[in-house]
Formats: sequence, C-alpha cells, structure tokens
Amino acid sequence: MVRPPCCDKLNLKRGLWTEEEDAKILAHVSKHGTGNWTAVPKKAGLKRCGKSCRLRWTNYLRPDLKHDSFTPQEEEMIVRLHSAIGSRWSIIAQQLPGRTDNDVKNYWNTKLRKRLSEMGIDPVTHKPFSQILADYGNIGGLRQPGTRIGSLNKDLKSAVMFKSELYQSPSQAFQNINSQLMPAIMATQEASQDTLLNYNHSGSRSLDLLAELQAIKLVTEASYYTKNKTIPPPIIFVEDLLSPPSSSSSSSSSPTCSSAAQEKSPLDFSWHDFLLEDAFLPADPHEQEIVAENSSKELASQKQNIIPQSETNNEAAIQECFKAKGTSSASGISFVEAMLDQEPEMFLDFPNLLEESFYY
DNA sequence: AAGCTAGACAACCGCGTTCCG
DNA sequence: TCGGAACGCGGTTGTCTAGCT
Repeated sequence: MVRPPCCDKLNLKRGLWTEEEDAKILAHVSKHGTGNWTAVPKKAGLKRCGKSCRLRWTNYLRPDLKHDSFTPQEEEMIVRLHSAIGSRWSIIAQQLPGRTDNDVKNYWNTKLRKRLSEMGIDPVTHKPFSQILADYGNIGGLRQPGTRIGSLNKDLKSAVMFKSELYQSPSQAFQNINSQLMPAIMATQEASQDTLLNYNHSGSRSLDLLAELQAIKLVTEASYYTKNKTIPPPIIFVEDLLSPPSSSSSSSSSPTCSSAAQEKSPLDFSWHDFLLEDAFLPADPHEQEIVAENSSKELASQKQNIIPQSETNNEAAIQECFKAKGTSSASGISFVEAMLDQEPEMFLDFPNLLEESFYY
C-alpha cells in the first residue's frame, strides 16, 4: 500500500495537538484562510502533515463548531437521517450546524447505536431485531404486499414540490425541508429495503431505486444550499422528463398531516412509530399466509395508487412524533430516553417474536 | 492507592474522487 | 487525455479520563 508522501517524511509529529500548535493553525488561517493544506505546515511552522492540519481545523478549530453536547433535536435528526441514508456522515453533519462528520460519527458509534440496540432495534436497518429474525424466516416466501408504491409516489410528490419551491424561494424551501423532504427520504428508504426481499417485483424495484436516488439528490441539494447559501446547479429529475412541476405546485406544498396524527398530543407517540412498516406484519403465521394469497390482488391495487388509511396514518404519525421531539426536549428528556420509557409497551406488542425468535 | 475497564472523543489510515498542470 | 497532487469521506485506532473493584 502506497502511503501519502507527507506520511513518509520523517520527523512529522503525530498524536494529540498542543495549544501552541492550535494557535499556529489559527494564526495561519486567520491570515491566509483555508486551502492548500499541504503548504500550511511549512508556512505555519508546524511539524505535521497537511492532512493532519486540515483535520485539526475542520474537526476542532473551526470557529463555527459547537463543542457542547448533542441536543435531543440533533439526536433525532441523526437517527432519522441514518435511517434514511445510512452512514453518510458528511451529509448528516451538514444538516446539523456546528457539527462535523466526525462528531456525528462518534456520537452515533458511542451512544445512539447502543441505545437503539438496547431498545431491541437494529441500528443498521432500524427494524426490531425480532422482525429481522422473522424476516429471515420468511425469505423465499411472499411478504405482505407492499402498499408503498402509492405512498412513495405521494412522498416523492412532496419532494418534487420542494424542488420546485427551491428554485423559486430557496429560504422558504429549506424551511420546509423537515416536514417535506424527510418523509420522502424515509419512504424511499423503506422502499429500498423492501426491494431486497421483493426482488421479483421488477417494476417496483426500478422505481424504488430511482426514488432513493432522488432522495439522496435532494439531501445533497439541501447540503449545498446550507453550505453555500446559493441554489445548487440544476439537477435533472425523472419528474422533469415526465412532467415538469408547475409554478402553482409550490403553493400547495405545505405539509399535510392526517387527523389521526394531529389528534396526538406532542408526547403521545409510540416507540413503534419509529419502526419501518414491516413491523406491522401479522405476527400470526396463518395470517401471513392469508396475506400472501391476496398479494396479487393487492398488487393490482397498487397500480391504482390506493393507499390504505392505516399506512397514511402511520406516516403522518411518524412526522408528528418527530415534531413532538421538540416538546420532549423542553422537558429535558431525550427522545431516545422517551422511547426507552416505552420499552414495556414494546415487549407487550411483540411477545411472541421476542420470546421465540431469539432462540434460533 | 493501584489496577482495571468502559466510555468518549481526537486523530489516523486507506481509498475514492476531484483538481490541475 | 493523462498522471500526480490534493481533498474528502468513512472506518478504525489511540489516548485520556472517570468510575469501579
């Protein structure tokens, strides 16, 4: 393995930085700005490689960085984004002002991942462990016929509206990002995960992958705007090729919530609101068989974009739950802790799965 | 008080991508 | 167009510290 030239040089200091070294970096950056990091050590009088200097600046010395602990809102955002796009730490960090990708990554690895595991939720898939084991048992069989395509279209519509709004009023568009973009990302993540097991449904599979790419593009655009305060270069959307969004679409882009979700009080959320839809598979194997037998009929329903009310409520409930986080944080309870409080309910909801699956 | 352990976080490493001559 | 340098990212390792025995 060829190491970077800077690392081959002898007499380069490694390890923790001293206050004196920090001062040299700060003095250099204040005078010359950032950029050309390979020249920084020589100009600043440091025996470090440029890469190390850049890391020290971006992860610690930058004046816009926060050094206090993560807020519940930030926890929520990390969990949501990780659920949607995985370990894309730089993208996640760009949604959290004052946080670096290293901060987010460390916080995830040391706290959030562990807490989710303690809740019985797989931090990788964001599904309950019991459900994952149950899914393994169901591989080869038909799963609950997805109603996600219709849901996906609905959420993608929100995402497209966001995009249309972006080019007309960027500030307003990004103010609405939480309420519009995130549900779309979560829906696409659901779809992409579903794709793994619904591989034979080739038609929906291609749509799922496109949808996921669209979501990632939107996140990237959001990151670009946050960083540069300008509209990113145009991105060609699939929807552009099919039917360009009309100017009137932006006026109807306000988030919509079902009445069921709106009826919830801010703290009245359930731990399973944060699970992916598969958690609502019938626990009874016999019921699953019935569901499988009806799959072809329901697949036909998907083409007509018929969205069951239960799912609509679920999506709205998830949005509402995330809004509720602000209230829970005001009381000093992190949302993870709040969900931990509901652990008994979780065990009550999945008694069979929890008891049986872990004996495999 | 000394040793051990786990948690937190800073820093490094390797690799892919982008930039530039 | 190509190749090397620079940059950025995600995974991993190292170091410090607090708590426990």
